[in-house]
Amino acid sequence: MRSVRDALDLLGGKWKLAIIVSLLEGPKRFKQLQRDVTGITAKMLSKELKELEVNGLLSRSVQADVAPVAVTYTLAPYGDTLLPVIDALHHWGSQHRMNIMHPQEAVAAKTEVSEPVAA
Amino acid sequence: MRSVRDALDLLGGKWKLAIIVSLLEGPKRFKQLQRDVTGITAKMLSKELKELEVNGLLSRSVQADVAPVAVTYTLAPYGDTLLPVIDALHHWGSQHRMNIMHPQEAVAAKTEVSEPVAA
DNA sequence: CTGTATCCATGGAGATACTG
DNA sequence: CAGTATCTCCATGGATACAG
Repeated sequence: MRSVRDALDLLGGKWKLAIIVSLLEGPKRFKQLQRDVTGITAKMLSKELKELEVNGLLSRSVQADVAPVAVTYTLAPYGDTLLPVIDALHHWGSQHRMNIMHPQEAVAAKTEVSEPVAA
Repeated sequence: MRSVRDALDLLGGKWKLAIIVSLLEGPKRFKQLQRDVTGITAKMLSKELKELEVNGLLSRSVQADVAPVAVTYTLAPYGDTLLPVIDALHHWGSQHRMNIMHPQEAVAAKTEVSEPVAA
């Protein structure tokens, strides 16, 4: 259970997963991420990136020798290990949506339906 | 990404997973759950249980014909479908802990270490 | 561009007391 | 036992302005 909480604390926020998923496409810069992750503010993005960096999921590299300084965020190779987690969440999430919206279709095979659905 | 968020919204709270994990052992009553899930207050437990019920993950049954009414919470069969998710989180969570505490051991196989660890 | 600092609204969540 | 109601504190997070 403790491991589960660790993972959840790290990924459970509102933005972390979105950022990671975005970075799965490749390295991005700050502004680019802010465009990708719809709705996030600079403050939040900055904070989240810091946390992800501390946790070793991504690395931050500064290129100071260009006009307006350029900062690039790259998902650590280790960040890829999150794929199974993301996949599990994705899989279950879509299943769940079906269960809530169309319970009889979704679980028809495994539960006893008192009356078959007419339509 | 939307499915991922759905799953996260449902499981991301502070207590939901703990409650579910506890209920994996079998049906429990309110007080029993409150003892199991360390630190949770009655208010939170009540709220979380309600949400989980709405989402169809557990069912609530009242036995009114006993002295102090007895309420039992049972994980829906569908709740078992969360096992892969829990497992993925657990697996990654424990891996992550290692990566943070002992980076060289954990990723030694897949990253180029500039200098082999002496010890 | 890449952030940080400040202000502020909202809601999450604990403590406590109370009800059926 | 199984909750609900109320009060309150505090963290999260948005908006905005500012800085390197």
